[in-house]
Amino acid sequence: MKGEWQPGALIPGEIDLANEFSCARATINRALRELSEEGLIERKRKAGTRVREAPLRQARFEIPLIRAEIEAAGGRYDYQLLQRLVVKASPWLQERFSLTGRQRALRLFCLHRSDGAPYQFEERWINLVALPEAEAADFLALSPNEWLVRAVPFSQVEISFSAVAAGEPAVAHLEIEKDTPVFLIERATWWAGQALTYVKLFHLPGHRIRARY
Amino acid sequence: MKGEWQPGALIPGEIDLANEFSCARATINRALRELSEEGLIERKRKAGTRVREAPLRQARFEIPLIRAEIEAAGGRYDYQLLQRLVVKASPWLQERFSLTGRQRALRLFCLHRSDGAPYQFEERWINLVALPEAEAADFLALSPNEWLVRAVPFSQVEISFSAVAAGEPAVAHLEIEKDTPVFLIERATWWAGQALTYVKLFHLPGHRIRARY
DNA sequence: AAGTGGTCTAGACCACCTT
DNA sequence: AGGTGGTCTAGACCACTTG
Repeated sequence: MKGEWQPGALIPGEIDLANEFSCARATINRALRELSEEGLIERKRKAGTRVREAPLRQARFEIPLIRAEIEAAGGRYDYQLLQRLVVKASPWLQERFSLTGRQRALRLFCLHRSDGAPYQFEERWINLVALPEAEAADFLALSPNEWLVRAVPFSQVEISFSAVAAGEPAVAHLEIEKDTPVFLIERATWWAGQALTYVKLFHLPGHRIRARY
Repeated sequence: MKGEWQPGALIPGEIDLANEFSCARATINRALRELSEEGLIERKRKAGTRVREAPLRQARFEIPLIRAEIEAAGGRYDYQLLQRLVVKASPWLQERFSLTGRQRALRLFCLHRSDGAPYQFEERWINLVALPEAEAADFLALSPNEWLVRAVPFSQVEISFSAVAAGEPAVAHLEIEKDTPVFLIERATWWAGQALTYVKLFHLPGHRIRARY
């Protein structure tokens, strides 16, 4: 941090540092491992430890449950199921969920409100081949997200952020005009190699996602 | 992962696990510490280790230099300085940079291209009180971002993502229509408690930021 | 071939927090 | 008050990678 070692410079080995600071090598190792995870240094066996040329910048975003997000901001959370359909997999969904045209998926439209005002519009597909028990859930009181967290607590997730022009049916439920820029979060969830769910979360204009690093 | 312990369940202590797996307590400790950093378990002295009720979901996004981002996608990177102004701090900038109305900032407009096509429009302010050496830089060949990484390799960063309607001057340089939804990254950088720079990065419609967790 | 980091062991002391 | 995780030590072996 002081700039004592230039970017790219080789810093002393673990044994040297342990002597310098009069501590065990394991202690130095842990410190350097943590700096390496933060992206400040680069370590290679035999080659030694170097200050990164361009510090590897990485930001951690917390992905809260929508309920927690609204309540943390001091709002009263309110969930409403708008529509619930069992559909045959359309071509793009067949590809995404690895299904055939005869297999089925659950399609859900939901609205999340903060203090009664629309906050997030959700359009979700659930793979009924991978999660047949979803067909028995009515999603009236429990939102799909909260249901899924209970049903499949650990899963692989791919998330993406983008900006899109609001279209039907999001405009109607978010009470905004057509083609307003909305912040879109897409999330695909997997478990044991099977696609479980895919969701589009539309946020009101002005919504931000923040992080520090 | 197997669901052997329910969310919220207390798992065995470090000594018990060390016996169960015939290894040292330090080894168990490291494994549990890593699971805790991943957000899967929660640890408290005396209280023990529990499976998290709702797994703390956090995504790590890499924040590459724009040059690296374009080149990684196979594009030819091209940078152009559009405008460079020394300005007196406007009220909102005074607040952001902790300046008085007499103090100055550098205002820069830049365009980043991939294979000759506009990719990102950049509007940046640099605090000339905190970084007086920036006044001598011309930013013709070296982009402000790359200059700053060299000048201040380690700094605190606050980043935010949102969706906005494209306005002047971004529309002209990105060659898009007014009010097109654009993906906006805002980044504020600090060092030793001083605000160094604030930048707005406008991306073309369709731009996505992805992460897995 | 040799030096570096990666990992593990066995033991120890301590701070914190719950009971 | 006591049990838990947090951290450190000293020593050891090994895998990787580069000179």
